[in-house]
Amino acid sequence: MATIDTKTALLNSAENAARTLGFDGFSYADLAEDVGIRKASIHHHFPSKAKLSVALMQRYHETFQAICVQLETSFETGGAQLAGLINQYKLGSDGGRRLCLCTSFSASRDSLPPDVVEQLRLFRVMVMDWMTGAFERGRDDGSISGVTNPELEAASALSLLEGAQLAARAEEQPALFDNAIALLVMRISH
Amino acid sequence: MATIDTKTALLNSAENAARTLGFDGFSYADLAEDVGIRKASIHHHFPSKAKLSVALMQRYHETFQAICVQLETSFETGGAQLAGLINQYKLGSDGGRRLCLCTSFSASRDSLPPDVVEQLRLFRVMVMDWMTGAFERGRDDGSISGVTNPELEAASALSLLEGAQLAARAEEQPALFDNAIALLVMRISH
DNA sequence: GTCTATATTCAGATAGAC
DNA sequence: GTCTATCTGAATATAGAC
Repeated sequence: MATIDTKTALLNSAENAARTLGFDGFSYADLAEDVGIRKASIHHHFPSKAKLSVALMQRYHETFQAICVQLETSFETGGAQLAGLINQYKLGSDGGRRLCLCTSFSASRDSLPPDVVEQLRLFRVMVMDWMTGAFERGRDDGSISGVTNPELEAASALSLLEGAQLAARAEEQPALFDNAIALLVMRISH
Repeated sequence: MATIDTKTALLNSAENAARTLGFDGFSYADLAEDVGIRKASIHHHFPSKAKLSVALMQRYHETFQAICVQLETSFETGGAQLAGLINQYKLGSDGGRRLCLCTSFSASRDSLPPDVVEQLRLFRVMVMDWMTGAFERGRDDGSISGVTNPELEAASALSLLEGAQLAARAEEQPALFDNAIALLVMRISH
């Protein structure tokens, strides 16, 4: 019940802004109004937009990785684990209003601080590895049909999920996310 | 051999900038330096960035649609037609340096003029319809394996292609595009 | 059709009082 | 830790000379 500290409130606001407006689209003025302090005060917590972005990606990576670990312990089959991850991307899409931070930052790549570009790479490697594992387990336990190459499945599924968020966003129509992933979801046994 | 007119040069430059830097990432200053005229002179051709964006999307739509029509006449089977479209996205990815304009604009959706948002929708409908047709033909002529629902195939493939461009862009690594689409490509008979 | 000059607004950032 | 005040640069855009 404790009120969240300003630094966390700023990160929350920045993550929302970055996933809605993109890296070039959000400003300290947006965060200031959102959190209820002045622009200049933000610099006390994050001296530059570059440092703020690094902190943002770091927290995002940790949070997302924790979710992946959680999915592995919560669900037994590879298929159920993959379905859990797909659901995370669906939640992240928020009915077409947002993108995952990785997708949003990938699009604005050329404006990012070099540190963040490297973080982006590491984030994708982490998700790819996890998904490859999920497809391997799904192949072995029979919960995902038609798996011959788990690595290519992971590469394909990650692009599909990010693309599905973009599709829903382009028209702000949640159904487009579901349409895009429908064929993948059908391969998961229930 | 005629030198291209300034208006076309500006559109070329703007398309390149938009697909590299995003809608919020490019400015009249970029175009001015690129084309070799002053910032203020651009306003003679495109009075506002909004109008420039509309002209950009309109040209993009027409060009892309013409390519789709061309693919239908150049190739006999649905599979070959689909492979041709996939190749267009691969060329558009440019080794991870660019996105298709539709993908780039989708990411910056909230900054776009309302007209462009509607153009974006129409563009996606056009591509989706074409791809649905290609999957239908591929199903009927046996050149694409495992097609049961052409519409869902199209929704999936479009998201996959856009996501694959994002993947290659995130790490500026062309192979990531190929990895992402590999399983789809394998379904096309050759 | 392009230029110089300028207006306006907003961006990220800093200094220093409280 | 937050504030006011300010700086600097860049954005879109306009006016008017050439």
